[in-house]
Amino acid sequence: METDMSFLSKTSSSSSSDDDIELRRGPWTIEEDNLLVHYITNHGEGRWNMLAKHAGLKRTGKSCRLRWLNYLKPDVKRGNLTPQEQLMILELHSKLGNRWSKIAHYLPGRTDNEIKNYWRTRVQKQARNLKIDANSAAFQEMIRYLWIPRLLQKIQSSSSVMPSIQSPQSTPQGFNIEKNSTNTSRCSSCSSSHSSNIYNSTNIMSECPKIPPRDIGDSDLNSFVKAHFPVDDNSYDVDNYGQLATGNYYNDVMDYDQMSGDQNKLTGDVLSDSFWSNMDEFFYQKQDMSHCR
DNA sequence: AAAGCCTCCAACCGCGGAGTT
DNA sequence: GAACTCCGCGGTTGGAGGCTT
Repeated sequence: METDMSFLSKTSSSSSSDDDIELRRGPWTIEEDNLLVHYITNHGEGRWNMLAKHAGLKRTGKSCRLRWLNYLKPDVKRGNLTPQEQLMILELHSKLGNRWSKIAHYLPGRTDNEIKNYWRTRVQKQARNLKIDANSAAFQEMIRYLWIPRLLQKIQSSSSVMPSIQSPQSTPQGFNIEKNSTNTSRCSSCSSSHSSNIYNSTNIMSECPKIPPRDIGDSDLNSFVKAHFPVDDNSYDVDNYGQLATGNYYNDVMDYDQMSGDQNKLTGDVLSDSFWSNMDEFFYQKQDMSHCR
């Protein structure tokens, strides 16, 4: 993939005449990738500014580091985030905030950049759909009580063998679903212990009273929402949740996604795996269930 | 078919902390 | 301890490709 070379530039960090070379910016070429990989294979990573010079790359050290860590490093995982990984991100973000590198630490093969992008493009998108601040208590509650349980359901239904959520080197402090020595877990939703852990979270679905069951009806969901979404935040909009429970809200969201006019999509392929990757699925599933009543 | 719009993600930028001189 | 350099982090941007009209 050869790219436009027109955006050559100097960086302000160049200080000596020796460094006064044209530095490349923009997408990396295959040749540059090869140079970087070859150099790091032979000499190791680190000392990025020096590495950039010695490798013959007309790039800043920062650019080389980023390219290596986010793309070229052999253990970088490619492809969509699994539901397990998404679950980890949601849980960890609730505890760590926008500390992407810290979150990435618990997801081997995933980079801080990738996680940050996921959060901005998927999670914050849902906040926009719901017209609430992604940092608001209401949205945090939405994630905790609706999104995370749905991911757990997805994990449960997609595999009878609990998947490869990587155990971190050390459990992050305050992580919501903690494995302990007696093989029980403290659940973030109800603060009680269940006989499962983050690596086998399926039991949480049936044991946690705060997680709505998969086949919850509209009236039950309404009760659930009222019971578990405390009205203690100015940005919290009770009416929105009322709409959520009655189904009107799904229409709003679908309008946003420009799908409201195609009911076939709602009951058909829209329920495919790809849709389980974000909150949209929840709304589609609810819409689908409403047809069955 | 094409124009416009949207989404996603690779890459850049600025900043602050750590290390070195 | 001041000045400088390097490194890593989080925020932001720009462009490719897909989708819609």
